[in-house]
Amino acid sequence: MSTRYNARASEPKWQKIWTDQATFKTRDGKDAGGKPKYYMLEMFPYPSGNIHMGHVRNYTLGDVIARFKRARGFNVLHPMGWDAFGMPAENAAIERKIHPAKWTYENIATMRDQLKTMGLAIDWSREFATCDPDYYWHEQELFLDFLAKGLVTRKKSYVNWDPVDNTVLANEQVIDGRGWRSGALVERRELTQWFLKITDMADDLLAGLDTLERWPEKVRLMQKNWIGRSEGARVFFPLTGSDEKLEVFTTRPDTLFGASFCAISPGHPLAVKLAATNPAIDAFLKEAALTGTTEAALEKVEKKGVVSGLTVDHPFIEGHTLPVYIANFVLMDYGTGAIFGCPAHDQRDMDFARKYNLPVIPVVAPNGLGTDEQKSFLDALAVAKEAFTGDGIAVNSGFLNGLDVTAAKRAAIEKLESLNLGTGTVNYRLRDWGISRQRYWGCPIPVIHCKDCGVVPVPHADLPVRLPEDVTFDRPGNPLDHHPTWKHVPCPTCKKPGLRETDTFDTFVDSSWYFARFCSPKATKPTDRAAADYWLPVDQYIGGVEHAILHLLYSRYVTRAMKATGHLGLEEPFDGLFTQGMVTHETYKGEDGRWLYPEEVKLTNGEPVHVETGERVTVGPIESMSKSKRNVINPTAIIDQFGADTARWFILSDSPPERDVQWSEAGAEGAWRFTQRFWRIITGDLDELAPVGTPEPAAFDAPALALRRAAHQTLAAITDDLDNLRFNRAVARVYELANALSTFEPGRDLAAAAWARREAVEFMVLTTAPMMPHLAEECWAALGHTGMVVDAPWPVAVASLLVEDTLTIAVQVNGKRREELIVARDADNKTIEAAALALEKVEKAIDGKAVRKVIVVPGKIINIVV
RNA sequence: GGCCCCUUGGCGAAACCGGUAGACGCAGCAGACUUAAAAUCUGCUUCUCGUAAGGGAGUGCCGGUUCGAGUCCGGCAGGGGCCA
Repeated sequence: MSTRYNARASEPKWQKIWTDQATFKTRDGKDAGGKPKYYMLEMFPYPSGNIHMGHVRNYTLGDVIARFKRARGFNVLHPMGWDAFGMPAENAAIERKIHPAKWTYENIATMRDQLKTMGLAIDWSREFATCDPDYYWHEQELFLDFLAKGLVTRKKSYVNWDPVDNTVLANEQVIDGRGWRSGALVERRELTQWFLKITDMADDLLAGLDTLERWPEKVRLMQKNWIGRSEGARVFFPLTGSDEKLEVFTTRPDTLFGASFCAISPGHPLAVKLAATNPAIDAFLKEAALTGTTEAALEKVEKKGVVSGLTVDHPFIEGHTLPVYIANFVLMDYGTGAIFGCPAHDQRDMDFARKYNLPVIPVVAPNGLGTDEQKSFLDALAVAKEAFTGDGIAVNSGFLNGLDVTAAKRAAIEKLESLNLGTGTVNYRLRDWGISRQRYWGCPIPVIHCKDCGVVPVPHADLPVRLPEDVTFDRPGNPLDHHPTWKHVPCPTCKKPGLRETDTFDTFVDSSWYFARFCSPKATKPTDRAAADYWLPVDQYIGGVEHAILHLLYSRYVTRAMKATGHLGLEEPFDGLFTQGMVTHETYKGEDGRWLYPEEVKLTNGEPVHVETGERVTVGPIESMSKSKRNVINPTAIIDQFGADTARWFILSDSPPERDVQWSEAGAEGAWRFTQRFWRIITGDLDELAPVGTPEPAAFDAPALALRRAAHQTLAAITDDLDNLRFNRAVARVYELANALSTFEPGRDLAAAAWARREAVEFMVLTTAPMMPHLAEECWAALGHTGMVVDAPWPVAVASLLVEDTLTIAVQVNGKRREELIVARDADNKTIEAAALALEKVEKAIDGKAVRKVIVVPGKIINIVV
């Protein structure tokens, strides 16, 4: 047997055997032989060009679970695909004159080959890319079904508009108010777009979070905050001297008596109407249009307003009127686009009131203040710059006086409703999901616009609406719109000339149902219900925490929408969710401050220097791998050098998977050394192992029994660790067993030793197989097995070998550990107590004092209190 | 600013229910093997006082609950995340 394990030869060999034998081809439910199903899914990659260490981590974690569950007797679905639409492909088209489809499919081919070198237990026959017409065809079908079911709407909304590139920008493409590509100042522009009415399901999406017990609490909280349910009221302020009313949303109807102004959004219809005749208002609206559309952007901008000239009547105070401002910090699409300002109890309103010299009327006082204290608090607040937003009781508020905030809200709403001037309501921060993108490389929205018939869905028989291939990217805007013929089609209803919708879907639509498509990737409908009902929900989903909100929320929504349209039978797509940490690396800078790649740096006399120039290198902070900081390690190079098993082993070692892991050269070499040590331990003394199939001896001497205990304890621990995704601990257990085998000295009973040794060695191979599958196969074959380890069942630990005959318990005196005591496992408390008190060191620690109390925790500790 | 999370040796970490803090790995040190080196193997490695036996301190800081706190509670500091 060779003393070296040759990963470079072994890994491709086993990968080919797995492929040739279709080892990972998934069986559907009826062919599963009664095995329970397990759907293991990692977030599918964007085909950017090459895999990176984040992919290696993600797919290694998932692969270990897939292989582990397979060995444990589950029928496992573990598929792979590509989130293939999106902007980078169009950028490549613009910059390098390469067609987005060509660029994308070439990248997929490269990355597929790279992933395959990792030895993943994936059923590649289910692979698809979201840019495959067969995939987006079914996405178009889903959309039409959603449309028919009333889940879709078309409405105007504000977008970030780049006036140079003539395109809509996502919020993250706006940097310091400018388009990321053109550098032009971004404008706010109103466009008619398609929306999925996610807000209709806001309450259900919120309630559903409580059922997701196998999701990280953090992610559930983030979604909850994102949905942002708040209870409040709509208040109808009558416009003075008019029949019209200004509708305002507030979460604090209890502070109505403190109102000193109303403010409307620059996009509010009233503001637009006034601008037509008032140049000052018109100018203000134009200025406001230059700021972004996000809440964060609005928060940063200086709060400004302009008087509208209108006033409204206070709903509770007869004859009292409030001025109406147009203010840049009021959002048109949150609530009603109008607020009332209560400066004393809202910081933004306070800032605004101080700027424009508006009254500050305190109407809530903190609880528990005396009369004088309360008066001085209110007097101070009336001239303060800080609003009081805490809990308290209503004052200066007519019929609300004396009520706490909750009761006052209720009373105010009742009164508003009785006056017909308002109503209690629930508001959400969540907005409807705008899915229109003015881009080429996305799924075409399957509708046709007709002058006479309006918006007409493309008939199902005409699907898919394919992207035209002959497009140009030589000018700004949407190539679909520029295409000479594509959009000109007859109206399906009246046959007169119509126009295709040239917008495409947001790529988040593509990734919101791919997990359902994997259940039946070749189906002629979006889903095959039998397959979907069998496989879903995904039992374990793994991906980056950066998708904690949007992707996961959209997927939860689309699953509900697919249920409403009969495509699925469940509401929550992901039963278990795990969010992995990032892969980090040290950063390096040369003397001139430029970033250096790790391979440009070496250590000379313990000092980091540049490999070629010898200049001194500064070691910077450990950060997430990124191209801009050049602290990237190419997985392909690592796999070439050490093999996939080493890369997998390193990525699983040390750091718990939810935490960031630091890639280090020393750590990678350590993992590589262990693969060699593993090989030596397993195959180094093959003639000292009992032959395959040797019956278990009737008895074991002490050394053999100790080895068996170590093996079975390791097995039990690894089983538990993998069940709970504690990969780093599973790795540590393998090391422990390796150490036990290395130091094993047989006793007199050589037959027992040989049998115990084979058992331990086989446990080590079987339990490591999910983590280092190629090495495990090679070892399994070397151990004399004819089948593959991937087909071997997970061994079962023998309960009687998991407990020791004797226990070591700690002896404390006054909570301080003084001595250890070895006792029989079944020793009773009195025996233990007597033995402990007899110990020399214990006697010394007691120092003749009276023993007041003795606490015995069986198997753990005994504490003597004096 | 609000909400949430984290803080353990030189480093990554472990400690599941409150019960012997530091498993396992990295780095380091010593020894064996070797002409030598590499590789490998065997030990040691929280700090501190001590030649040793042995003692003392110790899980960011302050306080509390408890026979007993890394773990629970309150406060503070530092770092991170989400929302603003």
